[in-house]
Amino acid sequence: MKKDIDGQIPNYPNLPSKLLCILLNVTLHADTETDEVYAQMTLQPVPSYDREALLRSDLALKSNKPQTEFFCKTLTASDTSTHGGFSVPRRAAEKIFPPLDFSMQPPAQELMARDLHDNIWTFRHIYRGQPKRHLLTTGWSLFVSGKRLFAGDSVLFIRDEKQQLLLGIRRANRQPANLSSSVLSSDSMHIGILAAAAHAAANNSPFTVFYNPRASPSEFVVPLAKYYKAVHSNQISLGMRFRMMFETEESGTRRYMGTITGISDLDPVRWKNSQWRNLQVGWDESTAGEKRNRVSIWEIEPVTAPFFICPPPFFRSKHPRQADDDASDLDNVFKRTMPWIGDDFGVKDSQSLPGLSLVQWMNMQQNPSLA
Amino acid sequence: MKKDIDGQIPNYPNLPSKLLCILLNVTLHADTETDEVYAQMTLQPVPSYDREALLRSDLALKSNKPQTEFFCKTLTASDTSTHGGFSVPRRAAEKIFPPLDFSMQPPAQELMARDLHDNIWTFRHIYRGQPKRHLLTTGWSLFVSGKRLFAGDSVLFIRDEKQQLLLGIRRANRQPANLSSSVLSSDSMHIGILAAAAHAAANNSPFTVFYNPRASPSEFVVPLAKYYKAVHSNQISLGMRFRMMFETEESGTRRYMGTITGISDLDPVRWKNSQWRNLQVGWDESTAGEKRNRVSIWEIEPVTAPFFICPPPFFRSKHPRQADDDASDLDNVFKRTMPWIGDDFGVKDSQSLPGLSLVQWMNMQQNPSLA
DNA sequence: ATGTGGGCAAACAGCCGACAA
DNA sequence: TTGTCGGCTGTTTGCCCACAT
Repeated sequence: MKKDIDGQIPNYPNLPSKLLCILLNVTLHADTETDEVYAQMTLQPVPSYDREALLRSDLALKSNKPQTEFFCKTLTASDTSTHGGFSVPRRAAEKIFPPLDFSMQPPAQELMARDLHDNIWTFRHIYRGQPKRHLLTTGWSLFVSGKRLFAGDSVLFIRDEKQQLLLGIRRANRQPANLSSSVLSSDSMHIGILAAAAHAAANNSPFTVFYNPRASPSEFVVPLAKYYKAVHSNQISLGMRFRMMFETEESGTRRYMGTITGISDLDPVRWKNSQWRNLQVGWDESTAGEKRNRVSIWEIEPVTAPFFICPPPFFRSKHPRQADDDASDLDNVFKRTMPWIGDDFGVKDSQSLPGLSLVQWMNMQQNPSLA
Repeated sequence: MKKDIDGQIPNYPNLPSKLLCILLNVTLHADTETDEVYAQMTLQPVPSYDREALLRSDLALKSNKPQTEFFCKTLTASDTSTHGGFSVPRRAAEKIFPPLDFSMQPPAQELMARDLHDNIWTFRHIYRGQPKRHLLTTGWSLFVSGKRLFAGDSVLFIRDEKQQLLLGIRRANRQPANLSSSVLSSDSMHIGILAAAAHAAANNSPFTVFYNPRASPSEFVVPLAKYYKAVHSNQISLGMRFRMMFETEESGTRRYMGTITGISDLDPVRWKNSQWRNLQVGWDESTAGEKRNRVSIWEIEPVTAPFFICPPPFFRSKHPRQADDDASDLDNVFKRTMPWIGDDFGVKDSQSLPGLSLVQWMNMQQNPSLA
């Protein structure tokens, strides 16, 4: 949680800092007003004595790499002005848009692209001017005003495997603004998630969480395989060097390097020995001090060669692990249940669930079966 | 709560259906996007053994009748069209707006009105046309587009006691729309409010709720005096006739008549013997079946003459009250604490807190001391 | 390669009284 | 009394290119 209201958050002594769950259901949503994307997940806690349940859970993260191409452009003042249209970067237009018939004078076509709400936007795509350039004219201003875009916001054009155009937006990091929804107290909500999880864990009943990768300062739902891979292969020590993925403005990712400067509980009272953000870190590049100074072990990649696949057992027993009952418990359940799996869970793309990108997201919209 | 997720809502056996609290603080808010109004209240549970606490609570509802006049008009297609301005109803203009100088040809003036966010809107008010009528021209369309008003929405002009113009809006009952905020699960929120209240009650610590009169199907915060007056003066019986206030489209109130058709628990399992909406009712006018079929005792006014002031004690003991430990408990605490007060708590205006109207609300904005 | 600005025509905004419900 | 419309005018939108970076 972001803030701590002293004494106002109940303690749930029986709720561990990590709760092993099966993902019963996941529904993807996009806010109708802002196009902000988020997921709704129904989670079923797995009681420690129920080994069979884990078998029904699909541990291997499917590596559903989207077979799509996209481009993302940050809008200029001219792009968002009512005076003109949208200037398409040349290489982007050639990569994403259907080819123009250059025998026409000027070459032009009508583009249709679908957004997250299945609304179709049509644009006139024309290649003209001196020097020649790709432009979107008719229809563009409707899109800008309809989505309330401003200079600095970004637009994504995605061509999926069926050659259909998808269209997304990504707003600049402005002020949070709409965090003051009327009927909810964020305190109550935080307490409610804890209460719901504690109740669900005690009664073996499912509960529901909402998950917004961009809004959450830390991902609070972690794929078991990702967690497990990190715990088994990352040997944590003070001064250790690591890399960590961050999303870039252009909807890509890049890695930043850092050093572990401390290992300590984020909340020693309420969540003792929790692994959530228990690593204090420093960053090589100080980008205006934006990056968090605490991370969790499953968020980082060690820079020194990790134990890639199934390290010998005697290595594992030597791991200097903190006394964390949750981890040990998970560990044991895991090993007793599926000893044949070992430590390689087929995690091809550790980015594939948390930090779901818009591109992957829209691709899943197209192919719900992959979700 | 609106919906019941079977088995997913924890039971709080120690949380009574009614929780006696002192209102430590109340803050009034208006959503920056929609102008929707709501209150944020910090509530301090009063332990049953702490009689003194009740004394510090101000039981008497202050009858702060606003000394204001207002008018409310539902916007027509012409009002919201870009083609023209706003046609002010003649009597409204004469009642609310400053008088025009009729020696001018045509009579006109500049009006300035403040909205809930202290933004000032200016309009040209002109009296012209054949036949003559009051119109708002320059400035009006900015207001319409700024507030995103459509035909069917309403606008309120309020003249406060300092002769200043206040300006509010009231949207038509369209689809809920924005109920899908991203980071929250309404289930979690509901659970959270219960958990927060239970924890607060157990630890004598304050908790916070948000309160939106128009969004909540039933007001869940009731002034003690209002509750007490109802329990003491309304003799409930099957077939009893009553009246109940509803808000009208024009921001006024009107009473509908109905009959009590049953007395039963809304949730016999979770909240046995609760008085919340335990009265089943039928309505004389069937307005498209919009009105709720369950109400609480403090929402209604009996039609037969009630026991207005301090009925003789032997009458009270005969009240056919349901076995509700909460009520009896409150009752006893109350009588032990302030026997001299009797049953008349000086409640002049039973509408004054829940169902806070926009007019009263804006008036409180002007005079925070009254809050 | 692409952001911005001038020229220009078409569309829209917005003030007016006429008319009718 | 007041909702909608046609007439009229000033402003904005939006497509085109030139020019600069």
